[in-house]
Amino acid sequence: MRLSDSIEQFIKELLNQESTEVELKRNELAEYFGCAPSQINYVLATRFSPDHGYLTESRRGGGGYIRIVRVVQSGSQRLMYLVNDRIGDSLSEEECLRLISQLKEQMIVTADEAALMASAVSTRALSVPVPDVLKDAMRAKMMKSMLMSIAARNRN
Amino acid sequence: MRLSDSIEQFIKELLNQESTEVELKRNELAEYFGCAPSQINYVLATRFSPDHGYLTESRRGGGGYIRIVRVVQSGSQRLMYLVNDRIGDSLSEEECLRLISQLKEQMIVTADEAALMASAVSTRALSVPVPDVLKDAMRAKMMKSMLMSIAARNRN
DNA sequence: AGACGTCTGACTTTCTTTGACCTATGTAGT
DNA sequence: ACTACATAGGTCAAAGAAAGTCAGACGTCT
Repeated sequence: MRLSDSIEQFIKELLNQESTEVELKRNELAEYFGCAPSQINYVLATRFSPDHGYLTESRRGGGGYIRIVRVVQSGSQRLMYLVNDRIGDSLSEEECLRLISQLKEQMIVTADEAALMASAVSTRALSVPVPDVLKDAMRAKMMKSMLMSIAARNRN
Repeated sequence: MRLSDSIEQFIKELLNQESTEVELKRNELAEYFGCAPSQINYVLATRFSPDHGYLTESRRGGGGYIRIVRVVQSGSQRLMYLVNDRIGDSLSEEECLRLISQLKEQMIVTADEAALMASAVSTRALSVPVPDVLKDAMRAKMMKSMLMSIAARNRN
């Protein structure tokens, strides 16, 4: 078995015991597995990315840590569908707004959240000298990112 | 737990008991925590700055002291300050995250809103081939746009 | 052999903690 | 008033503690 797979499994077991969230020390974990600390980052990047349904945050310096949160769980199916299939690589402001208002109607997001998302992808918020093509690409990524965060909120 | 965190917590407990204001002796506090006196200044600078919603004043010499005051400010006042004065034309991801977590701590935004905003300005959400300078400019605009949307909701 | 996935190590960045030195204020002696 | 000393907080640079990044070595399939 590969090292990465062992580490992945180890973390997933922690997540099953503990709850949907686990906090660990990168150096300790690396020591435990007898590998370079950066190996941990590799595992996080390849197996615990948002695309895989996880969010991670960390802090450097004395007393630093890495926290991993599992997002995917029944209940946020619709959102995950949007993130994985419906939204592609590009979304215009109009498409964003349409999507957002649909989500609001289906009561998947609150009115406040809808307004917040709309303001983030608004023309006003993105009025910076960048080609429209890139702005729309950004909108798609922002929408995915925000929906992931809402899916995380919906967990249990 | 980090020393800084302990000291921060200690002061916040004092602030909760006493009132909105607390006065303490730097050397005594340092002695109590068994650390260098300048550590106290570090905690003040990183956790009790005006951005965090606190003001500090002090006096040297015999009978010197440090006074910490929690600024009471309505949510929308704070949001408007951020939009009009604090946030300029450019904001890095780190600065965004710092501001967002401060707003969360001050209970001006909910944890969900904070997560949503953080995901919108994340590197992940903006990972398109655009110079960092422009991304940071966009972050500033997005933050203002989102904060105004929250201010509109609050109405107080 | 080539392509893709794994792993490491050197270097970087961020956050914390300490210590040496500096400045301001009060008090006592002249 | 002036000087001197004690008291107390301020500043800053350097060391320490952790995590992040990335290029390149290494493996494992096809």
